[in-house]
Amino acid sequence: MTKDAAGEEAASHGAAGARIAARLRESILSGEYAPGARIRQEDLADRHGASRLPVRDALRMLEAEGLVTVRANAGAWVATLTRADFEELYHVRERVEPLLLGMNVPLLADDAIDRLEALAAAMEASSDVEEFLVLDREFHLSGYAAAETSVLGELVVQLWNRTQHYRRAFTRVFRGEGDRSAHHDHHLIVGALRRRDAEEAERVLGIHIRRTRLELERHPEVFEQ
Amino acid sequence: MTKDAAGEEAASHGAAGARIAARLRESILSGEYAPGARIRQEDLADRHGASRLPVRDALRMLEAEGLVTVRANAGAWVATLTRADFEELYHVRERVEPLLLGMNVPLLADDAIDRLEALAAAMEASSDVEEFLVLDREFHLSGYAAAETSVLGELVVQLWNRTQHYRRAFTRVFRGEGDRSAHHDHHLIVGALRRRDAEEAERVLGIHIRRTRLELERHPEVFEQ
DNA sequence: TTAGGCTTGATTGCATCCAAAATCAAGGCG
DNA sequence: CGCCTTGATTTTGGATGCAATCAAGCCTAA
Repeated sequence: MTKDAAGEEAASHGAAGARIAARLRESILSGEYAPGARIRQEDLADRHGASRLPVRDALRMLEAEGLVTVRANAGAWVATLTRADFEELYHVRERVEPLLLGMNVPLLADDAIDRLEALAAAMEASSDVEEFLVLDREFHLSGYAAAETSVLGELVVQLWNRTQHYRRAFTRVFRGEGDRSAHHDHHLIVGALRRRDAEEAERVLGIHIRRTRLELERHPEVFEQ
Repeated sequence: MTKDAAGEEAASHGAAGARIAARLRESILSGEYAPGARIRQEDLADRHGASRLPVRDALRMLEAEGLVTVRANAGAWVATLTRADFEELYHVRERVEPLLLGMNVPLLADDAIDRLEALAAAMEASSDVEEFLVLDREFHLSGYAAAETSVLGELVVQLWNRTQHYRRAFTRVFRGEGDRSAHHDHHLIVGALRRRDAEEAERVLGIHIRRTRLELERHPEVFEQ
C-alpha cells in the first residue's frame, strides 16, 4: 500500500519525472528529509542521473500534494506544518476518513477484514515506533484499498502523507499514554466491520482520529521549531 | 474572491507559469474550455507568448488541483467528472465546508455578514444562471475569506473549482425547482451567523450542500457524455 | 469488404545553454 | 558597534533543439 501510494500517479507525466517524484516522496515520508530541509534541483538531478527538468516536474507534483513548498526564484523546501495546520488536517481527516471507510464497508472482503485484525494485533505486539507507524498506516489505508483510485481515497492518502513526519515525532513522544485506547479502537473497528455495521465503524474511527488531535494539546512541544 | 482564488499560488513557481495557470484556470472555470477538451502545450505557449516550458508547469499545477488530466506522452485534457466523482466531491464538501464555516464564525465581522445578506438577496432577485453562479460562489467562499490561506480553505476552493462546470450544467437544468429551498437556506445561514450560532450555521450549510447532491439523482442526464 | 500491420505525422518529453533573480558575504557608512 | 548597501556567487527560470512515444491513416492481404 505504501508503495502504491508512492507511485500512485506513475502513469501521468514523463516517466523520469514520476520516478523522481516517487523516490523523493518516499524519502520525505521515511524521514530521510526533515521538514524545512532545502531541496536543491541539481542535487536531485545528479542523484537520479537526469537533468533538472524532470526534477522540476517532480517538485511541482509534490508541492501539489503538500509535501514540498516552492518559492519562485528561491527554491524548494520540504513542507513544514504549524500546529494550526496539523490541527486543521486532523479536523479534515476526522470528517473525511470515516466517510471513506463507510463507503468501503460493502466492498470489504472477509479476508481483508482478517488482515485488518492481524494488523491490529501486530500493532499491539510491536514495541518499535517506526514499525508501529507502518502497521498503523497500512491498517487505516488498506481498509480503503477498494476506493484507492477515487478522489476521496486520494485525498485521504494525501492527508496521511502531509502529517506523516509529525505523526512520527508525535508518536515518539506520547507513546504509551494513549496506546491502550488506540488499540481498543482498532479492535472495535474490526468488530464493526465484521458485523458490516458501517455506522459504528465510522463513529469509532472519528473518535479514534479525534483522540490524536486532542492529545496534541498536551504535547505542543512537537511543533516547536 | 474569484480573482484571488485564481491567483492563490501566484507566489510560487515561475511568474510566467503561475500567470498561465491563472488564466487557464479562469478559462476552464468560465466554461470557455469544456471538460474533455484537448489542451495543446504549443497552443497555450503561443497564446501567452511563452515557450512550452512554463506551460507545462501550469498544466502540472492545474492537474494537481484536479482541473486538468495529463497522460504521459499523450497530452492534457480538461478533467472530466463521472457522476460518482461528483457525488464523492459533494460528500466531501458536505462534511468539510461546514467545518470551515464554523471555524470562521468568530472571525466574521458584522459588515461581512451584511455583505452575505446582500448576496443572498441578489441571488433571489437574479434570473440569469451565470450571474447566480457567481453570486453563489462569492456567498459561500467569502464566508470563509478569513481562513482563505489555510489548508482547509484551499481544499474547499479546490472542491468548488472541480465541480464548477458541472454545477453550471446542473443549475441550468434544475433551476426553479430547488431554488426556494436554497434561498431559504441562505437566509437561515445568515441569521445563524448574526446570532453567532456556529452549530446551527454548520447544520444548515450541510443540509444545503446535501440537497444538491440528492437532487442529482433526479437529473442524471447532466453526466451523460 | 474488413481486419490487421505498418508507416507517417504530430505531440510530448528531456537535455543543453543562457538569462534573471535571490542569497550571502564583505565592505563602507552612520 | 551595528546597519545598510553593494557586489559576486549560487540557484532557479526560460528558450531552443532533438529524441521518443503515441495516434491516426494508409496499404495490404485474407
